[in-house]
Amino acid sequence: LGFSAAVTTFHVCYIFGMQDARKKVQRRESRLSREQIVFEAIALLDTEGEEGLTFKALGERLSTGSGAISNKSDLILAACDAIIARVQDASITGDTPQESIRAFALGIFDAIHERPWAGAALMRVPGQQPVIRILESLGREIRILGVPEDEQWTATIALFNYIVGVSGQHAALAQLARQQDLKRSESLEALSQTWSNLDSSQYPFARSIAEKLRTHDDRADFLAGIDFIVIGISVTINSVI
Amino acid sequence: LGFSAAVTTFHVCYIFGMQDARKKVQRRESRLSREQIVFEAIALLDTEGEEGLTFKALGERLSTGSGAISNKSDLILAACDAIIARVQDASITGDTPQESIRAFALGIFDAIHERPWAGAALMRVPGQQPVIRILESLGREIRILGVPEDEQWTATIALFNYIVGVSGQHAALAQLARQQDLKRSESLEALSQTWSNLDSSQYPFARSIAEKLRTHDDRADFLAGIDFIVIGISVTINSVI
DNA sequence: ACCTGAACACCGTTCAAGT
DNA sequence: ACCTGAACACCGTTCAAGT
Repeated sequence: LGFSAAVTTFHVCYIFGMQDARKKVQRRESRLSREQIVFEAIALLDTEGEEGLTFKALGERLSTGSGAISNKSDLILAACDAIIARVQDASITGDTPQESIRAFALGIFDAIHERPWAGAALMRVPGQQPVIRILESLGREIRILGVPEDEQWTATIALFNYIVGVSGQHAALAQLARQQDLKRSESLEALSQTWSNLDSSQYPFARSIAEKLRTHDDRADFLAGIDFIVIGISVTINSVI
Repeated sequence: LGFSAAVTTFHVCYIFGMQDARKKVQRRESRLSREQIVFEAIALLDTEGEEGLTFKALGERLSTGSGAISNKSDLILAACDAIIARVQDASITGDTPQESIRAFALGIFDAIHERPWAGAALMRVPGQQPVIRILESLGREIRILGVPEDEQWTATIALFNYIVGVSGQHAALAQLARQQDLKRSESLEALSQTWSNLDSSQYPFARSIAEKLRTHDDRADFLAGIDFIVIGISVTINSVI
């Protein structure tokens, strides 16, 4: 089959009298599926970063004209959603809702850590599919936790906003590092240096945590924040009752 | 003075033999100050939104060539910093650190509500000046709250990540509304509609909060999240001691 | 109906030419 | 030293021409 397709293509080139067979106009046999496009978009985002996703580069990967793909924001939305969907499928429920929330949140964190572009995308699609997925997963556990109907929205959205904030900062730092052609740790080192040179009368606290910026454990910090919120929710609903 | 400047300009035009005096090449007398540029950038961002800040538009506002301004990311950083600095100057300390944190956080929220572009900018400048300002203001209160040295970073960064997450979602929703040429409430209405049409077996929770999405009080939700985290921090440090 | 890629409108940045 | 704006490289999107 591959051979006959090649012959056909050559035939077309011959008729058109093209001089360079390698520059032949190759027409795809089957239409591009949405899955294919999203798959290659993710591959491109993974290897080249956010800035690497251009229609030109994606067109080459899909061996098609750049015009065949359209609506960039929808494409990023779909790519981000695919990542979040995987987290949803992979996440296991714990013995308690607290543990389940921790596990799911960590799943998101790890996914974002691996693909900072997805964290940036998550911020730009308010109320869309990937957001719905996260709210659904969190909200179910919030219900199990015994949060009254009226407070479920508030509790869930608080967790969501925190997660999305961490994702965004993570993505922004990764992009900064990429721009500077540095590793993440080197960018943090540079920032830490700047912080430690701050005026100590104006910025006593920021100076004092400059060292922490270099040595902190991102994942542990993230989880600590989740715990603060979950504890806060638990205390609030118990004191109301 | 204004008159003599006009005469000089006309003189130049006459020498150069330009046919249309309105298209005269007008050269500024004093160099552009950074403050002027940032001031006009903020004005442009306020009236035209994030997409409205182009060097062409800014050049026209400053009556200069587009090449006179450079480095867009630094410009947005400076504009964002100016907004956060105002919040810092305006925010009053409460009787308790809890109240102070609430007051400052609300100051940030209100500023972002008024200028969604600043919320988006805040996400893209990890560790830079506006971020330092926020961490400093929060960290001081965290210290007063009695959080031990080792836990101050974790507590402060948790609050920060939450604030930045809300800012980002706020900005993203504002931009969505602008793109759709709708008011914020109309965009929320449309999203709510979509949520309520979700498959109830797959997304029971998201469906159940669709109504809340339309009617919720953003500011109250934001504050509730701040309270969750502050309570979580307080409980954690007290249970350790 | 869908692919194809040149054309288009726009963007930030660069830089030679001016003052 | 700094302004000025044409030139440049790049982007997403459009659309006539092709199959």
